[in-house]
Amino acid sequence: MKNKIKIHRAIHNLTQEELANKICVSRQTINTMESGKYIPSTALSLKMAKLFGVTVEELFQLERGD
Amino acid sequence: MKNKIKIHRAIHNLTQEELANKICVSRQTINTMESGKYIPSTALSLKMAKLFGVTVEELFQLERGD
DNA sequence: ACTTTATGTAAAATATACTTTACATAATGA
DNA sequence: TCATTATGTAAAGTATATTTTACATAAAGT
Repeated sequence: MKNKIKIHRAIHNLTQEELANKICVSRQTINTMESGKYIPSTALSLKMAKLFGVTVEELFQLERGD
Repeated sequence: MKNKIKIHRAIHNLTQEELANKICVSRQTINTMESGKYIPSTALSLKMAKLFGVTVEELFQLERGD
């Protein structure tokens, strides 16, 4: 799974902590998600996509292997 | 989280087991997901949405509270 | 009546998401 | 130079997703 969280966070000019607060998770969840260390729940990806005004598909992309 | 898995599964005329095989999870994962007992990973929802030819947003909807 | 197919459900085990706490670093401004 | 802000990272703990196995039921066909 690749993701564009960092990009959309930059577009919206949010720190990791601000984004974390907006979707009610810890900063580390954002940090580790951003660096692709785990795959978030559908609830989280829906919340982020909604916040950024994009689809989940725009924010997260499957790679061969997952 | 509400979902429309059962509906799209019906549209594509797949049993729970067939769907499970197609996205490489157990039948119980489909069954419990369908009945809303837990929120799947983003990888799973992306795979299902792709298979059904819809967006994750069409397949899963946030409710107040999650 | 019997078998098969699809589904619901449940309990125990395992894998993984997510939290909390903490420390390190680089950049910025007082 | 000191304090602050944003980020990276890591370890331990908790919550939850997912698997495996198993049993029950209803529907459909023989």
